[in-house]
Amino acid sequence: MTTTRRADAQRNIAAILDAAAECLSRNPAASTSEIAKAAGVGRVTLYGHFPSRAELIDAAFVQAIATGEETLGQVDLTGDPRAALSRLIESSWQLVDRYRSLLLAAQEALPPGRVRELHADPMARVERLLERGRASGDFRTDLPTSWLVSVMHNVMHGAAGELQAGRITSGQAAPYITATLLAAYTPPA
Amino acid sequence: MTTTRRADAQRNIAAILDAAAECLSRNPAASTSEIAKAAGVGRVTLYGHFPSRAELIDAAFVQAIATGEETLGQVDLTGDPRAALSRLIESSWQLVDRYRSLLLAAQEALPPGRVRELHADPMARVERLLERGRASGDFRTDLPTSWLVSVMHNVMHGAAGELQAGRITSGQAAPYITATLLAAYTPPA
DNA sequence: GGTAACTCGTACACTGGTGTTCGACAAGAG
DNA sequence: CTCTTGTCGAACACCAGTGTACGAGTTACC
Repeated sequence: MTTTRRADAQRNIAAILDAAAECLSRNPAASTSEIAKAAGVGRVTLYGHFPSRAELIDAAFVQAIATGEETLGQVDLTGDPRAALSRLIESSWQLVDRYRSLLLAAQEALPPGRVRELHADPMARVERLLERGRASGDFRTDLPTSWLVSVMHNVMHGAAGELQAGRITSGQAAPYITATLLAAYTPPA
Repeated sequence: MTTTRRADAQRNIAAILDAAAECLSRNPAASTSEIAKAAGVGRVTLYGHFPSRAELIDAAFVQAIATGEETLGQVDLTGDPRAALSRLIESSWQLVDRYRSLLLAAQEALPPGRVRELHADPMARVERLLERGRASGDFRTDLPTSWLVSVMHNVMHGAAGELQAGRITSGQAAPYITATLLAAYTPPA
């Protein structure tokens, strides 16, 4: 269907998508002009490929999720659930930190629920691991899994904020998050 | 200094401040027209009292913090640190939930750091309690206090989001937050 | 080398907000 | 009762962003 696109057009689309991810990651309110300029392309060309700013952000976000999934898919989630969670956090953290403000941009430009819809895959991965740990008695079962997922999400984004504000270093983030979440998920005595 | 203000002017200022808090709590991007209308006042009158949208938000935020501090000041923080923390969470949660999107508005309208500056008092209260619990061995000391505060902040705001999205009920929020934070703050084995 | 696909810059219409100005009018203070 | 202070609506200038239209020029493809 889209194979009929000319080669330079495909290159431009890719450049625009990359520029969008980069610009929006620096400033969630980046304008289409900024993005076009960063992609080395005219603003009109951008609108030739993406009908609106919102659809551009959607596409950039979809791409970010897809590349993230590629990384996350290589994490070994077998064995001790607590160790597996540590590994998953380590990888997820990199992604959350990188795409933090792209997420912000998506949240205010896309219809409500759309962001969550696109997060379905990564969320399911976390849920599966948590469920397994709950079944084995490693993680608490007195709180719903969805809540535990949300806690993980918020702690990570909070860490990204602390890092950006210079109150923690990039080396501290992952250990702090891991220590916090492992404790939070431990079954109460 | 401002005692020279006429009575109706003072009433209008209060009405505008209240309307600002209410409108911005529904929609962080509320316009000055909306706020003026909600206050039953002309837009010009609003600008007569507040030189800019940003200063209005600042004033509304300051007021919110002040009334919040009044509530928080009545919480008993003595005795068992874990029980004290539970009480503090219960009260703080109400405030976070109510002023959630006013905070968002402030974050994007005020210069960076200003929000944190205004948060100094409530943050100091949490810090004191955490420090006391760390000294008594009730809370972990392998992570910086500032990080623990940030975790509390983020978990609460995350809960507000879950509540707004209808994924938890208002009755569940406080217990979930308490159970999560008490576990997260427990010293590791 | 011809053709269709693509790109470019400029210019334009539109939207929605901010902050100001004006002049007439109302209300509180003394 | 008077004078100052405050209020009102309407209008205006301004800005920044979005999305569209045009026409000339370029580039890949076969």
